[in-house]
Amino acid sequence: MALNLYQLKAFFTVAQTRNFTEAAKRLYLTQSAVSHSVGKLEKSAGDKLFNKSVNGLELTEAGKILYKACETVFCEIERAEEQLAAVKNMNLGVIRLGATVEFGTTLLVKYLKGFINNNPRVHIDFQFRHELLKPLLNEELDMIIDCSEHDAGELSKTPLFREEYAVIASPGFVRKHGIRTPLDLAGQNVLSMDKSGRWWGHFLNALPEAERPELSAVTEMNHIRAIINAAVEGLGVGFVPRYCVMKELKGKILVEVFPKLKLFEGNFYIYQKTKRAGLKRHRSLVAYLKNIKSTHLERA
Amino acid sequence: MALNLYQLKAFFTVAQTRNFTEAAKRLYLTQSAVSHSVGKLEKSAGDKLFNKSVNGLELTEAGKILYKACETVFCEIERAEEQLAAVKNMNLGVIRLGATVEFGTTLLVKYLKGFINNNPRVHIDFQFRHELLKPLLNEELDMIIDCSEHDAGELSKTPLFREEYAVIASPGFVRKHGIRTPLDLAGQNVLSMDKSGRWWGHFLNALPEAERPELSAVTEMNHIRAIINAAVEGLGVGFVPRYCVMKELKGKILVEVFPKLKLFEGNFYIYQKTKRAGLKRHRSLVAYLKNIKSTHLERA
DNA sequence: CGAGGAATATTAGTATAATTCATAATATTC
DNA sequence: GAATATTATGAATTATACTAATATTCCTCG
Repeated sequence: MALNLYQLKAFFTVAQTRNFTEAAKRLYLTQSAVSHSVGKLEKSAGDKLFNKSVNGLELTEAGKILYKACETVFCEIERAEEQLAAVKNMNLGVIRLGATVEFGTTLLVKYLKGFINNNPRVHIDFQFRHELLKPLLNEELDMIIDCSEHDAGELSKTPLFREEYAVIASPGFVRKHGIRTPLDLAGQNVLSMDKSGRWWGHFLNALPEAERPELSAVTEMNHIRAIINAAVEGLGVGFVPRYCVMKELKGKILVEVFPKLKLFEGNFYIYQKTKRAGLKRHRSLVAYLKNIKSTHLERA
Repeated sequence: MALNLYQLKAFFTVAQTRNFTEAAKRLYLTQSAVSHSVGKLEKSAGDKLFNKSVNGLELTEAGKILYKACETVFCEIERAEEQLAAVKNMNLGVIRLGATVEFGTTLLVKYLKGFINNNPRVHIDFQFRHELLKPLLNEELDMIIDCSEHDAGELSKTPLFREEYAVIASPGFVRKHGIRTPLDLAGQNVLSMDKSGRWWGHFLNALPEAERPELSAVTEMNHIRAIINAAVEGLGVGFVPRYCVMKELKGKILVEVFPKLKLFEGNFYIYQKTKRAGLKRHRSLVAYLKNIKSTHLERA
């Protein structure tokens, strides 16, 4: 039989991308080369590896067996390369790190400065997107920081910190409308990511029933930055992750309307493919991120 | 960097054999090809992989890293091949089974008949030698059955059964010399693998001090079969593993001199490299052998 | 010390297999 | 059903793995 590594690599990439052309791009090869390689692999495996269905390529039974083998084989090779690099004081490789847009562009970049300075031989590439799970499973990303819950089968899940929300407005807005208690929000203009009420629902649920205001004037904005800037302009009251407005709160162009109210929501997690979580560079980045949690964020 | 499977295979085989020429033979290549491959691998790893010392080749630090990677990589590939073969109802591969000469040539072959008949798609090759550990670590053998204790670091060790010994002689010899108790052996001709007394020591130690005979006439024979045949010929009393003489005892050409004496010695174990113990064919053979233990041997 | 032997390295040529280019076949979309 | 995107195929090219012959190194032993 004698499986061949080039062919396995081509197959593995196709399996991840579900697309020969895309796989060829990732491998810096032509589509033809990838097709040939997979074809040869199928011949030596003695079985088709892909079925073409309406929703693209699917792995056959034999394909699934090979896919699993590829996962460990290529991960093991990468691990060896990393260790060799360590012995030779060379670059330890790349971590392609994904995060949500707001968190990534504001906090993450800032807090990772320390890691980047202390680990010059680990290179980090960033991808800030909303869809993070798929590229992680694709191995288009190595690690993602996400506040959604993903079912962790082949994924390793490391809790980072709880996401804290805050009700914010400009100081002028609060003064002008005399907002002191949640009930004072009734009738006030409220900035929300949705019209359905789900966005502010988390806030309302944190209150005893008697203190829940009737939110009647809702302005929809589909971007958190927009809500923050609108609040700064005194256009209304916003409900946003606290970390997004740290700077505005410090600069006093925004105030926390109910500073005593603790509004926690879902956790932030680090997700990685379990196999790849063993890489040294991955482990050290995770350790660093977990440390951040206690030193910086909870204090903030 | 981009490690290459052909090169890794060559390197791995050299590391196992500690010999380029021998590795080339195993791979059905020329020594030149192996040297080229290792050379290229060293170039792409950026480091020497072997040091030449007085006692042959030794792995460098980088070499050790790669060796470990190779162990998992090639085992994983073999595992995939086995699973693919299973899907396609093809041959599941080979188990190169090692065992001690006496045990292998007599009992093992006989008891494995059932496995071989029931598993026609698993091919077993046999190697009956005295030195078993080294070829196992070499991966010249996949599995060995041995009654020595080996330190099980990277080895998986499965206890099989206890080795029982017996004092045997021809019926005529026992009658002629009137041997009833161990003390009656004093002065009788005793057949032994050694002259030093270690061989019969196990027997003597099983007796209370007062009943230990003085063995004065020792005939040395360096082969168990020889001892057995000599005993059959009435040349003396032998001390041999019980399984070796089952047939002779049944055919009454030999008798157990002290049938009530239970003479146990070391255990028989199955040893495998831990990683390779995961292969399906290995697991099923081990399961079969363990079953043999309870059904056949303990009854015997 | 130096010849003989055993093991590994090197060089150059050949054979093999991987990749591309061009294009055909196939499936998808509107 | 034409237009588009995707995969498969065949021939030519390129890269590289392999061999044969030979050089080098290292060890052994008279």
